[in-house]
Amino acid sequence: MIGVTLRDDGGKVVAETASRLGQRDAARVSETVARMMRLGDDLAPFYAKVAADDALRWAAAGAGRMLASPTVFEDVVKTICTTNCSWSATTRMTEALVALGGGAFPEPDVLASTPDRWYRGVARMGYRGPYVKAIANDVVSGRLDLESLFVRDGRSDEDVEATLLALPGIGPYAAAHVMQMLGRHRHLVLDSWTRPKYLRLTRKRRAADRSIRHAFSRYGEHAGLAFWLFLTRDWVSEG
DNA sequence: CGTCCAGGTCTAC
DNA sequence: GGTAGACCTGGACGC
Repeated sequence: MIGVTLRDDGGKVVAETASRLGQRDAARVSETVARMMRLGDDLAPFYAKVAADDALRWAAAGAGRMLASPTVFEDVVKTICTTNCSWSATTRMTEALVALGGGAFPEPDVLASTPDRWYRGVARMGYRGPYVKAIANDVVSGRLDLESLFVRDGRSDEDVEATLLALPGIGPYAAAHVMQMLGRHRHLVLDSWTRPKYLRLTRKRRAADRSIRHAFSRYGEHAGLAFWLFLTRDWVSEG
């Protein structure tokens, strides 16, 4: 495990470590940081789309690079830990996982060999424990290659979505969420946080998922990103 | 104390 | 294809 500190240097991301790294480790660190900050995504087409958009023009200043985990596996597991529970429960489960990993998120082989009683008794993950362990097992055995989902090798959104939906504990919400982390922004993340927030911002009394999707359909492959930025504009001071 | 629900999903109709 | 119930957990709330 390598401790890395990130800082902003006039618009550039600088990753620093306590001691000098070899070429191999240095390459791994920059590769990981690039994935976490989605530096490989070209958002210019999205920015061009919102240029004439009163609600989202602000985003063209450089918004929309949502922080991802170092691995797809980590994003999948963390996302399962957001389902059907409070945010405090999500952070508690995630903290337990990181403690298990000795300060870093545990590798699949660690999660695969961790006894069920740890999931239940220590992490308090409830029914999610078996889901996570099953996914870890499939990754370790090679039946499942989650990291390949990060590579934009011409694989369609539908294909990636189907792979994610096939995982235990991953439904429509979780698949859309992980896909955002993969730079696939077509699907809207619809859940018990985004739905009410949308109603509040639009001053609507109610809105079916179908009509929310329709409201953002004009953003095409960026509909999910547009939805998310619409909802989180108030997170950015210079809105 | 019981009930409800939180950044849902699964199974069985 | 759509819907009803069950599901770990724990915090909020009413009684």
